[in-house]
Amino acid sequence: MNIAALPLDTDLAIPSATHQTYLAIRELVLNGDIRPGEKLKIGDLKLRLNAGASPIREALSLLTSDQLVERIDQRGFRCAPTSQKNFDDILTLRCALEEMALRQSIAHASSEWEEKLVLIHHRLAKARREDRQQFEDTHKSFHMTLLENCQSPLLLRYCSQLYDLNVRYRNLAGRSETYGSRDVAQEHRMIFEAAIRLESDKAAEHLLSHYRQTGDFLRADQSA
Amino acid sequence: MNIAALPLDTDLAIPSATHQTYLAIRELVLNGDIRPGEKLKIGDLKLRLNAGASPIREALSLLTSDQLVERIDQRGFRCAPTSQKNFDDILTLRCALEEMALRQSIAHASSEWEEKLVLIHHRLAKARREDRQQFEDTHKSFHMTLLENCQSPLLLRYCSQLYDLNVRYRNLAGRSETYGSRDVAQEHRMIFEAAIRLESDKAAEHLLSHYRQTGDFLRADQSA
DNA sequence: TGCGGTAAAAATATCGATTTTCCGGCCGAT
DNA sequence: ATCGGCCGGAAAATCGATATTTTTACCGCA
Repeated sequence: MNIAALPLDTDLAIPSATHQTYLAIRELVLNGDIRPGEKLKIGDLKLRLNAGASPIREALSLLTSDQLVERIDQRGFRCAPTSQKNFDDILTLRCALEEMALRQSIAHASSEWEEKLVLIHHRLAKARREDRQQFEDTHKSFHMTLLENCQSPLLLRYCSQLYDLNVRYRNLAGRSETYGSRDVAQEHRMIFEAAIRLESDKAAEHLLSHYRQTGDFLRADQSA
Repeated sequence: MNIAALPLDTDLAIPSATHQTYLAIRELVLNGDIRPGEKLKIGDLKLRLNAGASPIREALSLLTSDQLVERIDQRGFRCAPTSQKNFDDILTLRCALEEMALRQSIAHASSEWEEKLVLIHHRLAKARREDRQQFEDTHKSFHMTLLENCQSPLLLRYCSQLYDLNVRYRNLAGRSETYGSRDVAQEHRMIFEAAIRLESDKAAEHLLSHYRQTGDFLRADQSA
């Protein structure tokens, strides 16, 4: 029925309605288009995303894994609330886990990993901030690649989760371009170069400082 | 319709079908009644748990959060597979996170926490191994209480998840009672006492040794 | 003998309708 | 005025049926 869903010639299979819905809602939450704590009414979402109730319900259940949505038995779903405490919790744990992952990643360094890192860093350096989604994807990709070699899928998964949780806060804070006053690209380069040189301590130091600075910005912004 | 679902006089609200199903399947997976990698057919589960398809589907989606079930778009769900690597991953990360949590917990010690700990440890010491479910619950409760005071909900959640993942491996390994040859109660007491005395280093040491020993047992058992 | 293709069967994904539960407002009694 | 109990409408949960997709089993042909 749905013409747009026809296979066409791409080898990418048509994603299920559930999956599409999952991505759509996820995006809404991460971008802050759905506010923290907001109730997520199935009926509303049905209209908004014009999808059936079942896929939505399932997508929301899935989003629960990511801690982006909360499920309250018998009374639906709501967007995960935010708080200073929660933000600090995310930041702290993130620093701890990413440091761990980064060190392991470096410890297991291989030339494939290094090359991948070079590539991604290049893309990041080149990426224009204008294209939001594009930039965000590359940025996450860079950070995850740094950790990717840690040999622990579980740790990686947690890091990825925390990354996303953090991104939401970043997006919720006004798109304040005080952020721009920092030389973020430079920060990335420092991390990158230390990692390539396999200097764990340096790399970890730069990485954490990168996160903490971002943290400070958000905190400042939030009170505004 | 369903007589069994009537409120009765308990103040515990009747849980939704989804929630019941969630708990039921979770139990099946944790106990190893559903084997790792096994396909989870909605139709089968419908009969087995006599529930509708929707609750089951949703329960499975929820179980995905716990990493006990995997969802493959367009071709249903399957029980999360197991492997030596995965087991090691769980154990290692668990040690790291729990140590972190335990230290923080102790650092924030309060008399309420200490009292709660005393209580739970008493229950654990007294718990008979015969009553499986009862013992397991108390055991988890003890371990989580140790960490509970760490002031980081996220960290706590991850620890809880890893605990469960580990329990599955424990249950999958034959209910080998070589396990009994260890004085587990003694191990618990060591951890407990160090924690109460706020000796982080000692407590952490005992905790990790407790886990690692369990790990060794499982590894040994697994090859059998 | 094995291979590619295909039709039937099985299972998943999704929709639409129904049932249940929750929530807010209203009313009368203390 | 405040508390509890009782509607009525809204929303969530669930069921049953249908549409889609994946698997399986089979067949004829090189």
